[in-house]
Amino acid sequence: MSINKRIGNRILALRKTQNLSQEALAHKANVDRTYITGVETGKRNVTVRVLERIILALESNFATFFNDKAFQDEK
Amino acid sequence: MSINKRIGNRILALRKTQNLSQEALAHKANVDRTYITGVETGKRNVTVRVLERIILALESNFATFFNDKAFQDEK
DNA sequence: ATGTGACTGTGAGTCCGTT
DNA sequence: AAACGGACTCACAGTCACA
Repeated sequence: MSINKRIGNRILALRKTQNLSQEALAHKANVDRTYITGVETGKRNVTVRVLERIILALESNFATFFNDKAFQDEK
Repeated sequence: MSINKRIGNRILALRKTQNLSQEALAHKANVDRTYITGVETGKRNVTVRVLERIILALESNFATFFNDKAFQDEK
């Protein structure tokens, strides 16, 4: 699984726990709604600056975001 | 502190523990040597795909990389 | 409410070199 | 060994009409 898809899945999962629509998340993160779609579906290769905005909009942080089984299988 | 600088500092710290030069890390991560300089000094806004290569070259993973005080101060 | 294809401007990433 | 600079290509940020 590509890093883009793992990140997209993680964002989707966190968004669901917050009961947010893509549109609501996009608004909080100050990005376009269709951009969230692209990220969640793994089509976008995000930079850390934009990823930070999305993570903060999910009321999380980098440490928590990547503290997930999907990000421990490497090394 | 910007996310770029926090990531740069983390890469620098991990690289030091591995006793790698920027050039050696660049070679392992398959990126340009001047790019590592830019990332470590916080001037570059890396994409997650390249960040993954650097993290793997540091023989780490995303979960461990971001499991650091510098990435827990947000939220 | 989510997904796709296409578009433009800017910056990611490379390659040459110098300090 | 590390930082920096210029010039370059191509991909990402950001947006839209449409499905």
